[in-house]
Amino acid sequence: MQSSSPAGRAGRPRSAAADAAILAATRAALIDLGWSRLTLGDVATRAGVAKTTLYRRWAGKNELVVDAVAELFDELRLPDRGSLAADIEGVVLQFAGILARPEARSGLMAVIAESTRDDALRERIRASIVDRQKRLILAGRARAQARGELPPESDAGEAARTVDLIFDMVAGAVVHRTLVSAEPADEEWVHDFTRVLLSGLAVAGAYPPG
Amino acid sequence: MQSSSPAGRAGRPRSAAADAAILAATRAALIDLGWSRLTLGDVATRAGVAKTTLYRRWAGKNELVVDAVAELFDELRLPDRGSLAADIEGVVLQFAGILARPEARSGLMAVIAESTRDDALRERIRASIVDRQKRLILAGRARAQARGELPPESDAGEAARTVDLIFDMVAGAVVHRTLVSAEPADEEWVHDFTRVLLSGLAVAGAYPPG
DNA sequence: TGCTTTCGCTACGACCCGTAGCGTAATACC
DNA sequence: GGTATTACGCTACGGGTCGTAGCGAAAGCA
Repeated sequence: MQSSSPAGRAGRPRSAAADAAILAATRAALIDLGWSRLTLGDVATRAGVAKTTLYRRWAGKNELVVDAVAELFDELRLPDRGSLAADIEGVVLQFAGILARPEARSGLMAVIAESTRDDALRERIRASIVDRQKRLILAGRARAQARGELPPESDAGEAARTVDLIFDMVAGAVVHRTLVSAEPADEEWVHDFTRVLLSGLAVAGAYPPG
Repeated sequence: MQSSSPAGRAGRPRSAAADAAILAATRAALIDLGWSRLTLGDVATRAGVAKTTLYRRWAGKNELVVDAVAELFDELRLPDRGSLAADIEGVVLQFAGILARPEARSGLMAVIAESTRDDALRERIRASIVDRQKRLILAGRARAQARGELPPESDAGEAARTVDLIFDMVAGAVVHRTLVSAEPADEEWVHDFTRVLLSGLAVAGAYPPG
């Protein structure tokens, strides 16, 4: 969002309502049409806005969809459920809930695909979507260390690497389950996933769930 | 690939060389242009083939790219490295090697994004790409059970669910690391990942790597 | 009340899409 | 070897989307 004009700026300010309408229209178009059939002209019509207005605020389809999808992740929270396992399950279920929505499914993967050839777009995704998720991992880890469920970090670099690894494992598994396998990441799946993540594969296979 | 004409068919058969040229041209176009700027007319020109020929064999951009990318996964093998951990590391490194190639990066994610709104496309991806990967998980699991590294499966349904879970965790983590975090899934990362997958997070955090 | 910027609207050339039509080339069947 | 049948290359076309330019009107700031 490059939002409203700077404070000390003369002239007619940009309509904040238009921003909201455009982003909402973009999500609606993603639901109805998906990524490939979504056109900026159609989004403008849905938002009740001229196409030129849309182009004044966003460079193109990629940037617009990133911002529209990013808002979906605003609701992510880290509730304190008492244990690391329960915390993980709670966050993963929230994440899965967002990815279950069609506007997130078709939009997110498409912009990630585009970002493989556009560094600026990747940075935009990182700042507005990925970092927001990673903060939850960091907070959850700190809380688990305070509880004594995880050992305190000895080396800082080592700790950062581990956080990145866990993040890729958690987010990657949910995304793959939802979009590639096209199966719901429901409570049962999340439970099994958390068990493997915390206890490991060999142990998890030996102990029946529950 | 809907490839060459059925055996007892009259008339001029379809050129197998054209199939190969078109798929190779598609990968080249993915490297040069990425998904969104790739056009079928350009692919036809690169392949030295008329645009109409291309349309006679593939329904559209999605199907063509799926087939072009699928060939990249032909090289996946499950070498016997002596232990479950080593086997996992070997396969994951191969998978990461494929995803490091630009034609896989930009193509695979894009068609997955499109498949969220196209069941036939998702089935095509499953049959030609995903199942090929999943077989390696199944083979590796069987081998580990024969070695005694994993407990034999008691319940069949339970076992199938676990395989699906592991598959999503492995493939998802590598894809997320490579495409979203945009960091290489190198030997060090794969080693850490395998350790967490097998031993779990709590244990892995307690033991320094090596 | 001016000044400045945004807004809606229209129009435009450029590009790509997917298909039709045609004459030609290559094979299977008889 | 002749013939039917299919694939191929080529050209051309209407239709849609792109991203931009130009205009007058609207909406805030000084």
